[in-house]
Amino acid sequence: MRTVERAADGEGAPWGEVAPEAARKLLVAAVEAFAERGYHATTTRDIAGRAGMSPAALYIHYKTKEELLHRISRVGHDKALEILTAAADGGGTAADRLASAVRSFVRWHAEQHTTARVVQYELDALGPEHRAEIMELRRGIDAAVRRIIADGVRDGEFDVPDVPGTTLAVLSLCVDVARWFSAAGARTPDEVGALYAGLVLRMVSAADR
Amino acid sequence: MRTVERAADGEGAPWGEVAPEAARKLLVAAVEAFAERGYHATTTRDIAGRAGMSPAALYIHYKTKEELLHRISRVGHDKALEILTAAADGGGTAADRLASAVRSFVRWHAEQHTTARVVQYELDALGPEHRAEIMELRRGIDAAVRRIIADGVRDGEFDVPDVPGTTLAVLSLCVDVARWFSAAGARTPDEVGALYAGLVLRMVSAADR
DNA sequence: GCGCGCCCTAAGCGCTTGCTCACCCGCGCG
DNA sequence: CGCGCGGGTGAGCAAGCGCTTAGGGCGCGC
Repeated sequence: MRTVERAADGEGAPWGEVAPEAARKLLVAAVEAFAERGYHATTTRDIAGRAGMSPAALYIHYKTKEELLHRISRVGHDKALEILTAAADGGGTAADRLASAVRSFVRWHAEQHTTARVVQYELDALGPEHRAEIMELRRGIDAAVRRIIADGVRDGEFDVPDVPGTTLAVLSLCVDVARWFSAAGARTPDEVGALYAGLVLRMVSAADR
Repeated sequence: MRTVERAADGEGAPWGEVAPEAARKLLVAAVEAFAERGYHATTTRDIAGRAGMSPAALYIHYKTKEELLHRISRVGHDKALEILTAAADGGGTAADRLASAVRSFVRWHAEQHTTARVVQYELDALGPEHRAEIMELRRGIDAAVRRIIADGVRDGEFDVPDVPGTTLAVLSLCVDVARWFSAAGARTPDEVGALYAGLVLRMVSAADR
């Protein structure tokens, strides 16, 4: 098999299971192009070119350019929701679970920053029904984090006057990693994850730390 | 010292001094259009239409569509830098200055979230020289915040193991407000500013809070 | 060995894009 | 009153866009 798959399906190669090889190559090419130039500045010829195919080949596997974006956005949001619900359902104190959620969520945004950039910043290039479907997933993402924080407040671990607002801030902080992270930068994804987990814990912890 | 004053030229109507009225109307129309649909998805006909003029009128006042974006980005970054250096040079403890910086910076991103959206998320639609000019301003923005945090560490007010990383996180948190803030949402710009100032202080403060 | 279906390509259609150009209107001045 | 000139328009150009269509090669069942 010539498909180099790193680290199972998880964070290394997220498009492992996309069906025919040509369709997968087109998806990967689209992710790169959308992340680099933005959805609207990317042409179908550019995507096909990166995949080593003719422009018409794209339309054998996808109905429109927007369907490509939808596919990327859907897979990315599924993965994000999976990461956060896994952390929310995990064991340990609320602080443990929040730290784990932030650490893995940030790590994903850093490691997969090209994918994440498309997932997080190209939302309103989606058509109305597709966007509505994605927004539903995002509500789930918000709920997972809010649940951890609310648990911590209930148990007296956290001191958070504004739970929805703080949830928003935590997610915003994590998501924005995709905007500034660069693989050539000074920090590894693990380092950013650890740094951010610490910062978030300080944002929510009761005074006796 | 000329502290942040809202009204007049400040946060209400940022394009007050743009020279001929037609040029200003075009700028404002461009800000709205870029913020709503993104730079690449916006047509010159759309901008001109919003300003109530013919497409050709745009080219009397601006050489290209990119020059419009550059103008917007330049004015926005100047304002952001001004807000942060004013807070950094202000009086009081490092905690006072950091809280003031975050509060006014966030308030600007919320109140002017259409402008801020263009300023913060449309950077790489700029041409190379224009982008380089803007990046220089961004280094100044980073330096202003880092200075406050470093001062707080030196004076023992703050406990921050990673000053550059925390600076990045603070700025990232503030900037991302422009992405999610909506005037129709539950919070006013003042409320978000106060919430965020509190969260940031907890991120950096030494344990005895 | 031959027809059939699956991928893929070359060519191109209809439309929109950023931008230009020939012309025109209204106003201050000699 | 005539005249120039800065700010505006309507029409349109060349290029590039998303997407379609007619056809070609190739492997597989029979």
